[in-house]
Amino acid sequence: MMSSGKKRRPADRAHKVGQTGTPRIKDVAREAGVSTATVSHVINKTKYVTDITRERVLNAIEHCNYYPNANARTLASGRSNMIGLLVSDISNPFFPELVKSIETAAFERGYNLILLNTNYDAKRASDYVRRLIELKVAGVVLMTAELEPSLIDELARRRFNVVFHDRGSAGEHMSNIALDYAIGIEEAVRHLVSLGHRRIVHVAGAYRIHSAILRRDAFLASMERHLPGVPTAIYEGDFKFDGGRRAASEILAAEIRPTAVVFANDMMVFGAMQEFRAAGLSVPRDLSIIGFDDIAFAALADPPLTTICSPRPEIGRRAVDALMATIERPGEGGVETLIPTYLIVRGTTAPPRASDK
Amino acid sequence: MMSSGKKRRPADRAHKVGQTGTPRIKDVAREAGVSTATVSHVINKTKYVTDITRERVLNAIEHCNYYPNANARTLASGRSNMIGLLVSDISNPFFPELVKSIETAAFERGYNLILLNTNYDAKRASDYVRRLIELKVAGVVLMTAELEPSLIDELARRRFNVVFHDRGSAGEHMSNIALDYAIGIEEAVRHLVSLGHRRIVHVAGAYRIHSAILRRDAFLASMERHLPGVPTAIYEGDFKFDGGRRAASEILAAEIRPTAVVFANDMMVFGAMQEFRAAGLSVPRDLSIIGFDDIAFAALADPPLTTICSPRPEIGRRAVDALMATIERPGEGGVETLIPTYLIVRGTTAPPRASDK
DNA sequence: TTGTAAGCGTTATCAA
DNA sequence: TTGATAACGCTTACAA
Repeated sequence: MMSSGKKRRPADRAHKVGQTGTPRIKDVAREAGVSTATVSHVINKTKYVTDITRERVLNAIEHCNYYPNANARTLASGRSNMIGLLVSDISNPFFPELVKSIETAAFERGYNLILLNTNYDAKRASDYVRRLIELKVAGVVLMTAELEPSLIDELARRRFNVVFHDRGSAGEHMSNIALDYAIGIEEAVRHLVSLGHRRIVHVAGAYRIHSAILRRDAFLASMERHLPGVPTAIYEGDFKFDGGRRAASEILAAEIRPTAVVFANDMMVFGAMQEFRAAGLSVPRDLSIIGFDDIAFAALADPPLTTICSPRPEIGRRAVDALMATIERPGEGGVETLIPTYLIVRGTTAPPRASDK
Repeated sequence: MMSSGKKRRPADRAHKVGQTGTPRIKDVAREAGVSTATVSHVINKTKYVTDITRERVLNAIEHCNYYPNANARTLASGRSNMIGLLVSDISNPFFPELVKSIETAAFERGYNLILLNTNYDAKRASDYVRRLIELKVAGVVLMTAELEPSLIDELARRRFNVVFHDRGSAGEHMSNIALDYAIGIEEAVRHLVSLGHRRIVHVAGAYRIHSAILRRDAFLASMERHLPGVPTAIYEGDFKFDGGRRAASEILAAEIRPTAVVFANDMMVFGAMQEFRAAGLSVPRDLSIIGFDDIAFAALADPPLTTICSPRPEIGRRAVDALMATIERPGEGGVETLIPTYLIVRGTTAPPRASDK
């Protein structure tokens, strides 16, 4: 696949293609009757070359079927075109669309994506950071929570460009893409209140995830704004299907049942729906439900889920934008981006039953 | 982030760390009082080194905070530890778990994964193949259909190790991981027949995808085996949600309604369910349904979906195994792997209603 | 406008 | 058992 790295006498390679049959820039240069410098310059458009020689070089490249060696290029130039993307779990439905948009943005800018799935394992995450450093990647996108501060320090010390999601703030080479949870949650509460709901509760995510707390606090703030003094309740969930089920059964067992529930993510809604349905409740007739994230299945559920959208395509695009900014203009510092969330009204919200008002 | 590649006089670098502060093997060697060769050998365990010097080297590495440069290593050794993974659409629910298992298997073997999402675009796919060649990756996993034969030829000519999914057969550096669709489909038909069904139909996938045809033919063969002479029907779908809806409405409009439907994938089942439910049918009371793939939401649906599992964790593991085989033992030829599918009985199958028998 | 050659940070051959 | 050094394939400063 690659040349073997074994030592050969100069004579061996002077006038023929490498032993694996893979042509090098030297072969192209000879074929075109120019120097390797000129070939490099036409490939990289890094210096003016006359049309006639450029043409000759291009033909030689074509003729030799020459593909430049990216490793040699990175080594010599000090520029890499690889971006590392750390995620906790690609099979968590939040991630595929995010990964997709990051990959697309990277592709468009000529960068390749290294996907690193930590599987929520801090040790694995630290292993990955080491590999990224060794690879001298152009930038790192961190979409995971289980990264020790010391690793981030290591990246910072080596001046890697990094972009976080919902964590810390921008720094020298560090950018941050934050979601404005409050906007979407405010819309959700307003929507429910305008439908006539007053007994509204929240099922939160796992509190060790920072955004679970942001969402909960935003919910509480909106409730206080729209229904000051009206009691509410917070159920602690875990962002998972089963956590949704558990929260649902707690809600069903409560002395005073709510008429509407705002969940911290969609996955918990799917779990809760099974429980509610099993208890004979019909959504949205007996209970209004709002999810969070707008994962792909939210629109496909039956009824389709009213939910607050975390716009993953935009998160991905902005993350790559931020990386490019620090890569192309080092010294200007990182970027701080706030992306709004917004409510998507579908089929799981309706006015409360008259008897429930 | 990396050294700049600018030229410096030897004196500049003779006795200090590179200008970016990133230590090189030379710095470690000096610190340990040995040659770079020795440092390399202790890092790679490629030659015996006395315990005492190894200790010294290890300490120096620690002290310098030295991370080897992977690009230089790949260039010099001719060995890469990158694997390219081409998929059509990471947001298609079939893929995340597959990508996850491939990434995990690659990680365990010390390889990194480059994720390339073609988005069903042949031009983008060819661009990606070029990049993989330039990167001199150790291997390529092709989980996409839109790759022109000429690109595969290019990979073959350059002796890249490649593994396909459900396509072609093994060759010199080419392996193939195939799914045995017939097994699972046979189980499915047998299951339905044993429940008492006789009017069983199939909703196929898009025929341009090879596996759609394999699934359909396997269905037909099983029907002939279990219910010889009994009429059946094939509806052409597209593997997508909306295709499932369309097929469902065709089924509802048929003169003779089936009592059971075997779908070519789960996604179409979700579309069809909405249609069936809207028509007042209850699954599985009025109609039994079997899906295919066992995507994550199949188990979470209500009722949970009886489906035929395409074991993605195993596909991924075997794909990486195959790649490792051709990487580590070139000349032995590629691997041909056949992975069985199997039925998972959950909540969407039941005996037909008495009036339907 | 083009060419020469040093240098990128490793690995691996060969000699000591 | 260790060291000196060519080679990996490219970029780029500098000379021509």
